[in-house]
Amino acid sequence: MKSKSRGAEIVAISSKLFKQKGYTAVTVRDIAEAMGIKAASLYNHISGKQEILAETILPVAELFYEGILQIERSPMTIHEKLGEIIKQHIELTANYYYKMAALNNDWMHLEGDLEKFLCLRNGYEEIFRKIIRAGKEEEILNYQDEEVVVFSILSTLRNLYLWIPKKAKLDQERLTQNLSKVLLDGVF
Amino acid sequence: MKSKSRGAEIVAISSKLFKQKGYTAVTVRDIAEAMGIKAASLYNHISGKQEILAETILPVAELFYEGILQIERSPMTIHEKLGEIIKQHIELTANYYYKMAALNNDWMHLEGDLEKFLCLRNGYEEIFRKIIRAGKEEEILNYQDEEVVVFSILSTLRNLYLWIPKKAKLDQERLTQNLSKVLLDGVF
DNA sequence: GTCTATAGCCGGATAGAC
DNA sequence: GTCTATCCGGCTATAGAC
Repeated sequence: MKSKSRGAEIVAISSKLFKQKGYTAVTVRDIAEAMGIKAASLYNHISGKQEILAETILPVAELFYEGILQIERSPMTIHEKLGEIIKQHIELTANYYYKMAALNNDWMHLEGDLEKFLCLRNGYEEIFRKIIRAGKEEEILNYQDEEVVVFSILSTLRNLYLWIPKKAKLDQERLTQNLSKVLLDGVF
Repeated sequence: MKSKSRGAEIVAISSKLFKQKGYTAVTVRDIAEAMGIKAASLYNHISGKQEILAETILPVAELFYEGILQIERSPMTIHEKLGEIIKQHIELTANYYYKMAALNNDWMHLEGDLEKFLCLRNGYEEIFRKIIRAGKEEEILNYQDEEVVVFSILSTLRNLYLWIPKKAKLDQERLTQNLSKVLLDGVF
């Protein structure tokens, strides 16, 4: 990636296309057309299609990991930590809306950086699971099966990108409150 | 699709590959190799790659739709209906594990049958939403925002395919109970 | 920095022998 | 029903002019 701003523009436009069709189905010609230039011209700014994918996914994956690391290390209660995790998902999804699709669906097409991505993703899950487990040990959370809880909360949070744009009117703070209530307290 | 059983075998093997890499990244040569034959030989059984995708997705989408239709029309309570919906998701996901990936991630690559799929999917969501709404009107369910509830439960159920195989030991009945409790009653 | 032209490869699909 | 051989178009990426 030679120029910073031009590269970011390519990544931004590409991520929109990735969200619609997935990485493999998007061609460099599609990307070039959306930029208003020819495909060959893209190669003045990027080394190849792979680089676009890595630049789409990895920076956001790092933000998620660093965020949950800070939450884990903070002196918050379990309840507050879970609220902050939900809030972080909503904020990052709102800020990196298109990129979240590639992060969820196209990470397996990473070539050089696949291992790095998996470390970030697995690390995130480990920390989340640790917090859920601590909640049960401290008798703050009440559940039968740890996996079911981890899976159901993470599924919802990871799929926010499919749905957040429709809720633009509901502001982030209220969404955080409502989603926390539903995920943690249930509906009955 | 000429022969029934041979076609089903192609669809079964293809759906495994679709789960790993997505429809677009899987080539007909990949499918043929997994079948132990050459790519050209596939065309004695299928009309093209598109047909495999449609046969992977549509029959399962129809089962989901017909299932929720029956649940809606039955004389069950809201609580029982929601339990049955969760149970149906677990059962169909266990039975059509690989196909669920394409149903979730590759439906946008359907060509001739895209409209039909969208009808089934939207119809499913409408019925689910109707049940959630009825629960609030009858003062059985308690929530602030209908969209948040619909989204969070469906996100979890639609992502079961990412996770059910790991839980093979936990039998379906216990999983249904645990997941119902977490999704509907919460963890606090 | 963008273009035209094109290399080189791989994709889906077909023809026709066996 | 499977094979070999092949078509043809689209793909990523490069070369070199402007």
